[in-house]
Amino acid sequence: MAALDPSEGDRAMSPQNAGRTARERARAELTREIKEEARRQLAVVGAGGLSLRAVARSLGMVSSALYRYYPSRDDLLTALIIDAYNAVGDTVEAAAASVPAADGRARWMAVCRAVRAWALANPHEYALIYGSPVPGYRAPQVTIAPASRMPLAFARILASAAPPGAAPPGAVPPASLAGDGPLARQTAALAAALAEAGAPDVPPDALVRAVIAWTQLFGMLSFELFGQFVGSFEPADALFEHAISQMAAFVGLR
Amino acid sequence: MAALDPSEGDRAMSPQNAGRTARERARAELTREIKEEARRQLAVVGAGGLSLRAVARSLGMVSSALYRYYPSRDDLLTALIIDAYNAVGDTVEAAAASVPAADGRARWMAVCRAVRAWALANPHEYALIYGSPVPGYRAPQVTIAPASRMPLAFARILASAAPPGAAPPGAVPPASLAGDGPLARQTAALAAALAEAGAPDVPPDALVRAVIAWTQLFGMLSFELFGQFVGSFEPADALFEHAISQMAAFVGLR
DNA sequence: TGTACATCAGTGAACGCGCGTTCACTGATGTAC
DNA sequence: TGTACATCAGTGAACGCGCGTTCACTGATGTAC
Repeated sequence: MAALDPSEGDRAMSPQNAGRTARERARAELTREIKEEARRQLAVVGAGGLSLRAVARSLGMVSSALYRYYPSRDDLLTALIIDAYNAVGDTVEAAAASVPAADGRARWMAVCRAVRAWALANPHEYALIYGSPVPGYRAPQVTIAPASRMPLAFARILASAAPPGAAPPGAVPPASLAGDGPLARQTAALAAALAEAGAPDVPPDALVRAVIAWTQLFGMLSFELFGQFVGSFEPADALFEHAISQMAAFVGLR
Repeated sequence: MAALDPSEGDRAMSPQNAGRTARERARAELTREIKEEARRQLAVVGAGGLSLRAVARSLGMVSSALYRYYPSRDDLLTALIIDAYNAVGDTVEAAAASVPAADGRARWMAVCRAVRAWALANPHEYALIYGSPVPGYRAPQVTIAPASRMPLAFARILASAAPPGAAPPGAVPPASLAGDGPLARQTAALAAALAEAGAPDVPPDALVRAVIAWTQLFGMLSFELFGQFVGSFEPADALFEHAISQMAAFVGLR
């Protein structure tokens, strides 16, 4: 065991792997394995049906042993939710990074495709975070930060590509964005929050259009995943490509 | 009891109420009451947690008695799903009828607002039909017809208001709709199905735009209801009004 | 109109199952001297 | 390096609960003569 090798003694503070006792290693590994098994079960029974006993059974443990790793069923669920948000966040950030920042339209399309690919590959994790809430479960504060990674990435695309102030063709004069109406105030607050989180400035009109396009994307994904397209736009590949292209134009990305 | 009144004997064939025995009346009433109690519980425990025993308990019956009315839990769930789809259908059709057919834009806005009002008033029924599928439950064929009432109503608005062939301003040339690509074929099939269901002709470009707007609407509603807007666009009234107005323009309704 | 029989609603007990969580315990791993 | 003690992972039994569904039954309602 590496931890018993004296030559590694000076890495004792490394959080990665070295310098940890066998116990610590085993604990980290099992914590991960429990979560993975729970994720596997999620795909079969859904979030509401996730059972600690079933997870323990699959791992060859006794159910009470899980309480050494997660204090309750809801905490395990929270861990899964955080992981799912982070998986979307990773996906979206990687997709954005794979396309030059200047080509906003291509970036938008790449990110949309990446989200869809992830959702199709992980439908139950998608449902866990974007579907109906799990009854009786209240998402704790810790889920907020991972949840905001994806919208933040969308905002960054917009900010680095949309020419500030350029109204897209055919824009309805955003009367509801003028003055200090509720939408104008909410949008300003959101823009400020985004700026604080590291995204550059986005004009309010573009921001609201992005939110609309963003909800369109997820509405379309939910319809595809939850079966509202059966018998019409299934498979939805062609509709999806068309829609994200149209929405890119709607947002003002060219 | 009216059924025992000989003066009503000639209404014996009326399916409404007269001429039915006390047994038949009681059965119809209880069938409805069970469904209503189940709907009430849905709002507390969600679809996955709906329990026949709990419903029976609330009605002061023994759980086995419910099997005289619904052969299984899933059949009760199916009844709730059909009711929910019909409630949306009623809502949408009534909203559409309340605005002159010629004013397509106003009709569109009225229908969107009506759907939102229904969803906010009945969040768990919304989740039941547009949220994540209930694990282990497979929706039977009978749900298809009620489910299609709402999209059909949207199509009718479009057909009776969109000037055929008029491309909305700022339209991206629908290259993916040309020829016989997958999207063109799916759209043509959908248009044919709509025509058969009674909706007049809609040009393919407008139809696809309507589908995009339609998914936007439901994406926005799901985000609002399932909590993705907390801390930004909540309350979502202003965003909603703005979005459906923008989408009306996107679809080509003026 | 009155009686005999058939239908059906609702009961209560039971089957067999699963769940989350607690708790006293054992044995292995880690730490301090 | 070796020993004594502390920490911690995992066990197995238990508590108290809930679930869907079946089944033989009783008593009320409906129907045919």
